[in-house]
Amino acid sequence: MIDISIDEGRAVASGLYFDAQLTLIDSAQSFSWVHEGGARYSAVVGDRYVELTSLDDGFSLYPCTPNDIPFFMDYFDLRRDYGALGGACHNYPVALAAINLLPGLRVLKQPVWDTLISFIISANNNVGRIRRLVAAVCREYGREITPGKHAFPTPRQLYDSGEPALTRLGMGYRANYLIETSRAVIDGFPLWTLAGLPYDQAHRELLKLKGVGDKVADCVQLFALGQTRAFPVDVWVGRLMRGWFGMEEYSNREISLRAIDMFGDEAGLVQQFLFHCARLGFIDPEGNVVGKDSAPVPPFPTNSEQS
DNA sequence: AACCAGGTGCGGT
DNA sequence: ACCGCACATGGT
Repeated sequence: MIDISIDEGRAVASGLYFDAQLTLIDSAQSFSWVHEGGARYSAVVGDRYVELTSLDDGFSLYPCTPNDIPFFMDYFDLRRDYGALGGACHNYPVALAAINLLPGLRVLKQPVWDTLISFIISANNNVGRIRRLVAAVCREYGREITPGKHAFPTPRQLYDSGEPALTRLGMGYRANYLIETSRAVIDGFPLWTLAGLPYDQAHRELLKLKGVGDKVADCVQLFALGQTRAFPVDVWVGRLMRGWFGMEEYSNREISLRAIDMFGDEAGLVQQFLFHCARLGFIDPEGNVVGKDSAPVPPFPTNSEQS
């Protein structure tokens, strides 16, 4: 059972598996966390700067007042029993194996605007550069929360930065998408009411935004709206679903919808485990479980993507 | 120097 | 509705 206590402005969550490196850095669901070294991580989440320290049976947060607890319960998805996730896919041994291979991986529930912008930037881009671009746009246009630590720019702040400035930051052709999407939100796009819509409706609404296709929409739905059916299909997930589940002939969108039928209301959570097992090489392209020990060295930076 | 990165917009069928 | 291609940027 998860327990949370507070002592001198520090909250300690205990009684759970939490792999901070995997969840906050390697999993590429958030691009805001910084590995400060050792067991320490930091981020600005919404308008709160927070430092997280990984512990044997959970983590601690500083600063954190009693009032902050419900917020972080939601953010770290602490109300959910990840031990029950396997039940949703008992018909699929590979999926079950993936879940069991990555204890401590959780799916964060992040601020929706920040997530939308982050994943527009993520399109056809790599994780290291996504991180740098997110950091840059926060540093240049977001409010400074504590010295050197900036919040995400608001829609207005991002819009006012101007497309040429975003291009100079290195956004490439996405600079235009960011401006267009900021404009739409300023003009009343109902981003903060989407969480109350059914999955399909929210998906259709998100597709209206510039720079948002099926994959980015699903990421926003899964990582921010709490719509855990959403099953984002990128190149990794497309490849693994085709190879592990015989979906060679399926389009990405078909895979996404079929996955909801297979894994149910928490399909998106299952997706995270499949995604990382594929990336880490714990399961090979044909769907054979290799395991952590004899897995090849991953072809991407896991511990220190920086510079 | 091609090719890749948690894809999308666009114009053609 | 589906399909192919171009698209900035920086790293191998």
